[in-house]
Amino acid sequence: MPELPEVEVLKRSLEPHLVGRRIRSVEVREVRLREPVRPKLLARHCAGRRIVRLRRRSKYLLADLEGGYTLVIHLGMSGRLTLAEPATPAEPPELHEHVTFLLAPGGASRKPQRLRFRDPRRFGLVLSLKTATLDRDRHFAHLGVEPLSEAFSGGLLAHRAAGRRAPVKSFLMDARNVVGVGNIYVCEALFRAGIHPFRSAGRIALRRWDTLAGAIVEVLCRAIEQGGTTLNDFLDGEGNPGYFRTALDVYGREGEPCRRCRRPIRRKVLSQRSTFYCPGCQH
DNA sequence: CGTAGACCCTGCGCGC
DNA sequence: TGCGCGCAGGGTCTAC
Repeated sequence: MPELPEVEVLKRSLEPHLVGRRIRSVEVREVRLREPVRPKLLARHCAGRRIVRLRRRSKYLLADLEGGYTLVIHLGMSGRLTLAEPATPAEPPELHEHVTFLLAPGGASRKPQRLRFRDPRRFGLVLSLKTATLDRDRHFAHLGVEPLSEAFSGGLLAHRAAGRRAPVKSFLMDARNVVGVGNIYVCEALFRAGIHPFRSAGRIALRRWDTLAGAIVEVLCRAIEQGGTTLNDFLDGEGNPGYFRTALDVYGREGEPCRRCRRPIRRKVLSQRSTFYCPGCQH
């Protein structure tokens, strides 16, 4: 479900509600996520602690807590993190609501609330780590550059891609090279840059890397402005969908005419992922 | 080291 | 209506 724009939108939507607010307790009713949830550890790090700030790294949402710990949440493919009004005692949790954070009154709300983590496919992740050493943790240590940071550039990508024979699409989706770019936005950025997704990463000229880096930044920023892309079930923390779907040029448009040249958009499978592109505009 | 492929899991929409 | 199939925005692990 979520790529960088969706996680960024989620973060911004939750910020006014969560920053400064205290977590009362944590309920875990399913530990079998991408990695086993550790309920006792999570409770020890979270319970009674205030959320100091929210951050995003790659597709991870981070909540720094008092006491030097950071709550780490990844939505995988089907995860959703939403605020809910106080639960009445009789109200059951949602189906697949694996973790619930009970929040004390505060932030934008005078009432206690629940922050609900729901994830049918269980590819997501909920854990807590020491804030000071987060970057050295195995989840983060290998991660590449943030595409919306100053450090990101075509030159950086070109340097890393030198000599690589893998398709440029695979190269861009490898988080060791650049983070946050998933299957939707990689297709969109490659279309905007006029680059064929199957072209070897090592066989792209520097000028085209500059164009591509610009296209990545552009498409991510536009998507954030539109609240992300809702295909089936993406919602932000307040339950709002995103509206970037109508702006997609190639993703999910197999057989439909290219907006630029009118030739039908093609779909091919690359490492088990659908890859959409225009055979006329991308080379 | 880089690369290709299998795998993890549930739900949905489609054609029959 | 029911069933089987392919598909889905994530990441990790293995074999070569």
